[in-house]
Amino acid sequence: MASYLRVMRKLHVLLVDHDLDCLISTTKKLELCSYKVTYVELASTALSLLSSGQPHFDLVMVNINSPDMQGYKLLQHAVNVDIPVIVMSIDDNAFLAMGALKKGALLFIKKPVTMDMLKCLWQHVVRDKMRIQKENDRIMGMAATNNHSKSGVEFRGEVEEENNIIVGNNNYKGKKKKRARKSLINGVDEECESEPQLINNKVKRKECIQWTQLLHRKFMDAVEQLGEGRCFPKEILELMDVPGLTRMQVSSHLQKFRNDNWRAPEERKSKQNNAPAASTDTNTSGQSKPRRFGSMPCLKKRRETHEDSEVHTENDEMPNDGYESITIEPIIMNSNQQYHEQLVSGPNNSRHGANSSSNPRFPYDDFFNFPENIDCLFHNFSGMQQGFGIGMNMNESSDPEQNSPLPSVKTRSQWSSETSNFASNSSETRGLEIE
DNA sequence: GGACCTATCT
DNA sequence: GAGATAGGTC
Repeated sequence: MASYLRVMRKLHVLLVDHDLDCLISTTKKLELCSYKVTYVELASTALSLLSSGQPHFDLVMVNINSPDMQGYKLLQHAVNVDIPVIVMSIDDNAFLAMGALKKGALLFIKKPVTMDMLKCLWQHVVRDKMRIQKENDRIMGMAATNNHSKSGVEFRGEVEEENNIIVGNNNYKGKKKKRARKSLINGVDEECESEPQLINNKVKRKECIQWTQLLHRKFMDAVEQLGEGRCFPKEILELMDVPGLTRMQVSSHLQKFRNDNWRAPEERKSKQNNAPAASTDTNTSGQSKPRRFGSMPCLKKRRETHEDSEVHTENDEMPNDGYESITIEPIIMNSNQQYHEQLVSGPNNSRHGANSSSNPRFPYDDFFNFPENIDCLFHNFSGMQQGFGIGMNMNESSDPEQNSPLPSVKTRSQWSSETSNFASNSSETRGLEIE
C-alpha cells in the first residue's frame, strides 16, 4: 500500500467542477488519497491553466456540464496534449458517456465520486502514460524495430485480439481490418508515411497535405513523362520523388484531377474573391460538359487553366526547360485548420513565416524539407518534348481533347480497353508504350 | 496480396 | 470542395 501512495503522491490532478460542494468534497477525497490537487470552478479557467503549461497536470477531472460550455473544449485540449481526462456528470446518461469517450475521455463517471473510485485513479493514469509511451516508442523505433515486431511479440495482445476476429469471421475480406492488423503487427501502416496515429484508441485522421501549384506541377511533370496509359499512382509517385508523399495521396490527387475536381489554391482563392473563374467544366461554348465517368481531362487544357491562375514571374516567357529554380514543399494542414488557414501565398510563406506556429507541423514534416535548389527535379524536362511522343495521339481528332500534344491521363482499365485492339500481340497491358 | 479505382467520408 | 479513407476489383 505504501508503494501505491508513493505513486499517488506524484500525481497532480486538475479538478474542474462548478458545483462548489462537489468541488470541495472531491478535493478533500483526492487529498485524502494523497493526490496533489488543483481545483477550479470553470472549464475555461482550467483550459487557460492547461494552455499555459504550468503547472503540469497528470490528470484532469472535469464536470462536463460546465456552465461556460467549455467542458468538451477542455477535454479535447487535454487529450491533444496527452493528459488523461476523467469526465464527470451528475447525469447517468449513456449518450453523454459515449460522447465523452469518443472524444478521448479515459473514463466517464457519475457523480458523486466515491473514495473507492479515486483510490483507483492512479492506475488509469499510469496505464494511459504507458500507452502513450508505447505509442511514442513505436513511432520512434518504427524502422529499427520493424523486423523485431514482425514476430508479433510486441503487440501480442492486439494481434491475438485481431486473430480472434479473423477466426471468428472467416468470410471477412475487408482491407480495413487487414491494414489495421498489419499496422499492429508491423508497427507501421501500409506506407509508413501515412501511418494513422492511434490517440486514445481512435484512428487519428492523417493531416492533409495541400496540393500547391508547385506540387501539382511536379505531379504533372511526372504524368507527362509517363505518358498515356502509364499514369499510375505508383509510377507518378516514384517520378515525383517527393519525400513523405504517399501513393495514396497521389492516387487521391489523381482521382481529383481525372474528374477535373481539383483547383489550385490560387485558383480557389480567386474564384472566391472574384467572379466565377473560367471553369474547366465548361467548354468553349460555355456549355456544361457532361461528366464522362472515368474520362480524363486533357493535360494541355489543365496546364493552361492552372498556369493562367498562377502568379506569373518574369520567367513566364521561358520555354519548358526554363523553369526557375523553386522549392516545392507540400503544405501540411491540420485537419481542423483545413481550408481555414490556406497558405495560398506560396511555400515560402508557409511554415517559415511568422505565423508558422499557428500551423502545427505534421510529425513527418521533416520529410518535406527540400533542398533550396531543385533543378534536378526537372532534369528530364528538357527532353520531354520528345517524351511527349509516348502515348499521344498526334493526329487531329474530332474530340478537342484528342488534339492535345500532351497525353491524357487515363485509368488503367480505360487505357487497357482502348488499346486492347492494338495490343493483341502482347499480353502485357501495363506499361505498354504506344507508338 | 499489392495496386488501382471509385465512392464515400471528414 | 479538397484530400483522406474504405472497400471492391483485377
